Amino acid sequence: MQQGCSGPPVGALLARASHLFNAAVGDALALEGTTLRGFLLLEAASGAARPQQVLAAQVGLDKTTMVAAVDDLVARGLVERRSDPADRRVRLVAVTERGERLRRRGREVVAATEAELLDELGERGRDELRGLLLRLLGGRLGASGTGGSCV
Amino acid sequence: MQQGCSGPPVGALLARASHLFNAAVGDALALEGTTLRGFLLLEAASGAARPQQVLAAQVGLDKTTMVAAVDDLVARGLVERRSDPADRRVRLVAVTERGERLRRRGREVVAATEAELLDELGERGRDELRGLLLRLLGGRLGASGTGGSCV
DNA sequence: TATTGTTATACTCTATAACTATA
DNA sequence: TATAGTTATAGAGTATAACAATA
Repeated sequence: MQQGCSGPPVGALLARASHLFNAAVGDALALEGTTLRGFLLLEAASGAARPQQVLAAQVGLDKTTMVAAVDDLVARGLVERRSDPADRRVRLVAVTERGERLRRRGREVVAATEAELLDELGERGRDELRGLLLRLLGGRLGASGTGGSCV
Repeated sequence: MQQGCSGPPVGALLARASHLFNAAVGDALALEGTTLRGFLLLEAASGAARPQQVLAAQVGLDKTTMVAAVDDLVARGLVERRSDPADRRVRLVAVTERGERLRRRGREVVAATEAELLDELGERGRDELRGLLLRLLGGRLGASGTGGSCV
């Protein structure tokens, strides 16, 4: 457990790297006319239509914050609200055809941007980094956010 | 440059890991009566006394935001403002004895917290992760933030 | 009574513009 | 004229509380 003086704290490096990726991906998505949050919402809502609160929990937002976020996507024609026949309190959020197209383009853009940033590491370094981060996060994955499929 | 479907995007993993570290370190520092920002400010101001704006640039804050931040540290007796005899517009920020003690304790707390989080990776994994992140950040290190010394 | 979505509201954080005192 | 620090102010972003419709 003894820790020598081995450079800057890992937390600082992680914060920088995370910021670097967020900024690059955000810029790339902006060119497609959306934001990182918008894209993540489309990802979360894709597949089966979901109640807003479920969506909020998936992305880690408050339900009140989610209202405006979904409003925005609706205004852009990327998702639509449907009443749930089984429970009329619920408003199911469904991705439209146009939203689906944007989501697919977003995936490509995110992948390309990340590939570029990770280029320096080479294929092996890339896999190592991914593996180390996954080990670091351990069981904490899948609780919320972009779990599951391949973005 | 071809990218297969190799799991969740690295950006998401980095964001999670960064958040994990920030939260853990923040909690640990809270027990010592300070915050991550407060600690980073003490780190940045330690050594020679510095003008507020230099400090602001180091930490990546606006000069107006820095005023309140330094006010807070002054109120807690952790730093003090001194007039610069060479230029009376400048207010040099100097870490007090008490601030220096807190800074040293903070370093220990941060190191211990990180060591615990990184424990799963083993010594080799820890060094690999640090190396990969440093390569990833490339020349971007040292521009601002916790550059230089060992925390 | 509890829950989904909604609104209104307050709070935090940060940045912009304008002011002072020095240079 | 320009700069360091300060203040006042406005803008995001977020969360808390209260309300309507429904269960």
